[in-house]
Amino acid sequence: MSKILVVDDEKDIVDLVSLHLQREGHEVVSVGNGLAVVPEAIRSSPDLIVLDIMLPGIDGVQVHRRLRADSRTRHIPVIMLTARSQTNDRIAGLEGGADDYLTKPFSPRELMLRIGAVLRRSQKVVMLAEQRIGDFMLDRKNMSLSINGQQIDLTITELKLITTLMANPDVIHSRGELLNAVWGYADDTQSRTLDTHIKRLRDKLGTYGAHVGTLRRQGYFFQTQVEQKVKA
Amino acid sequence: MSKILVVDDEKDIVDLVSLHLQREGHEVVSVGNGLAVVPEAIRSSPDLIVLDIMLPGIDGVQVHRRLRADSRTRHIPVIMLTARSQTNDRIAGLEGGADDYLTKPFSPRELMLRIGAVLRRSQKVVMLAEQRIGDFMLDRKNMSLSINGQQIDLTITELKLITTLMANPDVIHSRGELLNAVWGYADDTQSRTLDTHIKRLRDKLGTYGAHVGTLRRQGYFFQTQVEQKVKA
DNA sequence: CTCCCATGTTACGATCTCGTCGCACAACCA
DNA sequence: TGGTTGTGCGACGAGATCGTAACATGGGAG
Repeated sequence: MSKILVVDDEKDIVDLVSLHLQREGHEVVSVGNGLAVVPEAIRSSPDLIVLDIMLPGIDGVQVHRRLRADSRTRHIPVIMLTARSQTNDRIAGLEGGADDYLTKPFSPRELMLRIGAVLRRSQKVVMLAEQRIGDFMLDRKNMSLSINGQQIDLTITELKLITTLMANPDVIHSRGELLNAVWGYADDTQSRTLDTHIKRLRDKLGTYGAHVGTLRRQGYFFQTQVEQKVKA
Repeated sequence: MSKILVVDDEKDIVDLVSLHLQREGHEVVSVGNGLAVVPEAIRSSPDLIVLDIMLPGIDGVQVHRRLRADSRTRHIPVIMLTARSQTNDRIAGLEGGADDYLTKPFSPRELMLRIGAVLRRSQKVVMLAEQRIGDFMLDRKNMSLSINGQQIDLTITELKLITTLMANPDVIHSRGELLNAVWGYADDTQSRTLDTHIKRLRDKLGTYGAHVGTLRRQGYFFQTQVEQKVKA
């Protein structure tokens, strides 16, 4: 199922762990040298690294630091294997960086459970390829918005904006949230750019019965069916 | 799992169907009046409608027609419940519009199976929100490509192109496939537009070690780590 | 070796895009 | 009611974008 890199200089441990992992359908790559971990992690891009803290040459904490320093390995979760004899503060230090740790000696079953937990935690986020909101359909694969099968011609900025608004229909999205989602910054309270793009969206979508509403000092919201306000 | 709207004026049938559906983890909404179906479908936007053909006031065929007439309900699959006594031509007429139908009396188990089949057919397509290919990460939520956490400034056309290429790394994508994926048409063999955009991609991505390869008369392909060719 | 054709590359300009400005307008407060 | 503040809206222009044309290059067939 997943690809796992096992790092330990004791061949017995590598074999034991590999055996159990392979039984659960995982692909295993192993390395016995601390210095080889980062290059191997870059090469094989595993989903998880099981890292012994006791390694010849460079210890596991150093390896972990290097893994976190390289952008190509930074995202890979790490489970560290520590010795019971080591001081608690070292373990505490590990907790900050590693995703989990296990003290030797450990039962293979426990390691498997922890590996399963970490893999589940780092499970890839999936999203709907096509998202329907009222009459509209957002096609994230083609990066387009269509209504009744007909594509609406939007620029990339407009698309990002309406996507953010459509992510939660009928809820208020503050200016800051929208600025951040579309432009990547949050503190631009005096610019009129957002207003202008809202206007452009309204012009393009208004034809189709969609509505971008305003809540003064609160933000904007998207709704497909305009609620009629009853006037006395 | 799914939200299902059950329409029948006989409370016994509604209860029976609801019970079975809830046992399978579905959320059930029910309506006993034909005229209330379309508004309720708009309000609750179910994944499927189970619609009895015998209803007081307005019959199921009319309701079905109205569901198909409104763009907000047009996409919702419908399973119709018909009476065995009804003529075959009516059933034939249903087949054109409804996604499935079942003649009364029916076994709950058969209805469940058909519901399962229809739901499976209309199952939503999911995709990875973030897709990692080598050093690159395609963020479909933000519609951006980044390497080492740093966004690469791509235009929407370039983004669509590289997205298509990255969907299957190392495999050849023909010109026609790319033209169709990015521009929406397939027969433009003499235009140099694609070449130019490939060039622009290469210029922007080449800095980061990615490579868009050419296979003469075959197409283009994306690879993250350039294979070194050995020269004599 | 030579020619042909698919692709690479550059340059160009029409068009699009988008942030800003300035003013209009509307909501809210006193 | 009048003032203040936040938003709507049209216009503008610098820069981005993208398709096309024209020429360069290079692989492969004969």
